[in-house]
Amino acid sequence: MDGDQAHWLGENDFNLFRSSVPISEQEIWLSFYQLHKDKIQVQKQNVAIEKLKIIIQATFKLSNQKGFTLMSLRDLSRETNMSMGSLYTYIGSKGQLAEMIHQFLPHIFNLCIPDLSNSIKSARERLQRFIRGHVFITECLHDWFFFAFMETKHLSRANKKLAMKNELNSEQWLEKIISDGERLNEFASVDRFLMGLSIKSLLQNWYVKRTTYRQGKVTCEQYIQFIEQMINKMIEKR
Amino acid sequence: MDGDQAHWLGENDFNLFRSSVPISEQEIWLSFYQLHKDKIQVQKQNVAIEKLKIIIQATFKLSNQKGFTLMSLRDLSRETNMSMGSLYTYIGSKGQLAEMIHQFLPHIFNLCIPDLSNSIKSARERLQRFIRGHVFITECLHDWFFFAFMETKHLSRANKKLAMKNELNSEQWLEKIISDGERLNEFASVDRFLMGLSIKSLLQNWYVKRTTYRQGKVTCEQYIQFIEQMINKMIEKR
DNA sequence: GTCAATAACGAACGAGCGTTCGTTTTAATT
DNA sequence: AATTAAAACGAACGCTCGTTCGTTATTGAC
Repeated sequence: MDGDQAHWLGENDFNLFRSSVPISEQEIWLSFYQLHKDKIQVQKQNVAIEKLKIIIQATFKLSNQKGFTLMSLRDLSRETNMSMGSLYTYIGSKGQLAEMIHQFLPHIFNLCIPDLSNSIKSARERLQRFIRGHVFITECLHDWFFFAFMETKHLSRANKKLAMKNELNSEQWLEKIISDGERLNEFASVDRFLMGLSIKSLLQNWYVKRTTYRQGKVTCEQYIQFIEQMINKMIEKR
Repeated sequence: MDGDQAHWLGENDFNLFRSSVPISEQEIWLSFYQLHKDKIQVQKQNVAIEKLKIIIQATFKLSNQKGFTLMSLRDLSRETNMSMGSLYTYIGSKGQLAEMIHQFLPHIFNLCIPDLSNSIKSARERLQRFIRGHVFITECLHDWFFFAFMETKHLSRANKKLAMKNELNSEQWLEKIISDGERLNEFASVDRFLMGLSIKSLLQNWYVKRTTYRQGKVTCEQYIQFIEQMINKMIEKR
């Protein structure tokens, strides 16, 4: 039942995770292009993907420096070596640029961490998969998640609601796993709400404070091991 | 040795903390005024404090809605019922407004959680004081800390460095307490670096996700109890 | 009631923003 | 080599921004 998919649950298996999931460089930009195909005026796929990559990466770079709002499209034009007019055939508008990035995340997230509640009965394993999947994905797509975390303010009302819903979703997912574990007698009794939010916080911290962890030479496997230890001590039965 | 100051280390003592520390409404605005006295053109203290309060609170409100960068001074003028010219006699410039708020935080923080490493020997107690002090202060000054967390991007290079240094300071402080506890044989052996950052993450989560905790009807005492339990399970000797 | 000193005012300015669109360059097809 | 469609270009437009400053209103001491 948990054959191939479960490989990356072993120790030290970030690379196994990567190869079991469609998030190579190529696949990411292809997915991104396909998701937004209809909004992009440029028609040749190869050209579009290549330029989109340049634009988005420049957006990440400039947003890191001064924030998305303070990044002007003239900055972006300079950084990408594209004219203003050319930019607009790819991004539609500045606002849409931000929204395209935001919308990509739940898309890729669901692709890599599918709902496991039917196929996998053990709550402990579902929790483990969620935690490791989360850290691994945010490790692969750090720039994307960091951008989304920092620049929530600039979304349209509709997309802001969507972002909040996704956020809420993953919190409720965690709560569900915890209460299942408790019901199945796998976990000790804890406050589901606080436990879920705390796990979420620790998971987010991995990409929000990435520079700090890099400086301390912490790998994502080490981080997973540490927070799993912390979480297990809370939920393990004595 | 730990007479009066230690009162708020008991259970359910948020109010005791508040009364043991100079952060009543009045005291906050007075401190803020005094810290920035030299930059404010208006000379009468009463007038200045009253107006500053209006300006800063409006800044918090508007920044929450659209972010500091997207908040124009015309928005601020409308919200405060003050003219553009009048605003400028208080804030100097839009950038300085942000910096005044940022600079206030380490000021008030050090006032409320002094360095306890000399007077208090027990690492466990120092850790407890730090955690509870942190949650209590960020509970009292939520708008300030939330603003500072969200709007780091708009600081001058000098003040950005300062903010990072303060951040780093509190992380190193935690690391120090943890390694002291280990050395004094109070704590079990854990990864200081990861433990410090994790605690920091949980502490920040209290004010970053405040709305969520409010909705879940979690009080700050309950939050403290929960994360202390989580932390203790990691550091307690078996 | 007078008169300085202080505070508030708001129109005006120049800079820079996001966006548009008529034109030019490039690439592919015949 | 000619034709045509696609893509890139960048000057120009209208607008809003942060900021200034000459003027008006308010205050409080005498």
